[in-house]
Amino acid sequence: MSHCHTYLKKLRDQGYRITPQREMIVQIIAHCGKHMSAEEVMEIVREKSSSINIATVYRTLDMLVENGLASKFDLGNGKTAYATGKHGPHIHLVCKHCGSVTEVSENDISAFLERIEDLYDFDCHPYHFSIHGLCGECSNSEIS
Amino acid sequence: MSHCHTYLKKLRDQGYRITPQREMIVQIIAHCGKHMSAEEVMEIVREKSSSINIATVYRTLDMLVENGLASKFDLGNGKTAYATGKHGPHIHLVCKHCGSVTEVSENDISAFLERIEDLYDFDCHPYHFSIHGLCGECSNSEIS
DNA sequence: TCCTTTATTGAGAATGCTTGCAACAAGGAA
DNA sequence: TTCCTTGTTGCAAGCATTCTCAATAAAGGA
Ligand SMILES: [Mn+2]
Ligand SMILES: [Mn+2]
Ligand SMILES: [Zn+2]
Ligand SMILES: [Zn+2]
Repeated sequence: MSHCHTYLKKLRDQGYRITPQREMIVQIIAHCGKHMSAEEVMEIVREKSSSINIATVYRTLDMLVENGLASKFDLGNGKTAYATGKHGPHIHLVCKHCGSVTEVSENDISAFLERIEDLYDFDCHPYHFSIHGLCGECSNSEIS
Repeated sequence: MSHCHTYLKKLRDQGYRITPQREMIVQIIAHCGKHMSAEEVMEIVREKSSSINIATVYRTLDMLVENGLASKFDLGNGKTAYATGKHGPHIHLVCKHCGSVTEVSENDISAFLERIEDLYDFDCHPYHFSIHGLCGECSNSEIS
């Protein structure tokens, strides 16, 4: 069963209509622990021998984000990734040289975000964003 | 005069060729204190009665970013903005409801970034990134 | 000054994502 | 169960950005 039902119920309660397309997309990203691009969602849909238009995938994923059921973020590789709340709030450190992605845990950012919220009266919502820079390895090799 | 010369010299020293297109683009974003999109740079070029291909504008701006002479960031409105170093390192708080952009100053983030660099051995390069959320006003009006 | 090397450009195709709109169908009322 | 309202979908066009590749032109050497 998992949380799919909870997700769908929450949407229905918000007044959204539950279509087969939405059910399928919610099921896919709720069961997948990692990040997914819209295109990856599409591929899994195709494997299930049905088909959904890519625009619908984007619309559904963005709707989940707007309702706090998923987060959306840019991995710096030209593609946008989505993940359910299960994935947890954190920062991605994206190396602009080798493309590696390191995840910063919630603990390491919560104090900072609280400070921002206080100082700027801003509700940092999906705590899922990217900082671009150089990873340790690339940083060293660049000196040579 | 301004820092255009410094910028161009730095590029030449790196082995880049100085073309009229690059000179013009560097001059434009070096003199403009605020963020600019590639399209905005293009418009100014056109006003000067010359013409540069849009791909060249993107390539040049990205080259400046790679060499630390400019920073690049997503304002959450579907367009990417660029700015010279003069604009200074900071965070953008982008309200996903009204689209407002609040700037967080360097002071408020430096301690946090240092902590990240230590813990994760990651060189946070252009300290120019965005956090999406809700601004104070939109946060309040959403309760009703 | 002219030549050679090779980085850079412009043009256009391609990619990732969004939008407008007419056809369609979920969900509630009768 | 049938009908209506209106949210949702698919499709195609549009937009921002990137990529490929042949033609061009900086920069340095002769
Ligand atoms: Mn992540
Ligand atoms: Mn800024
Ligand atoms: Zn790296
Ligand atoms: Zn707002």
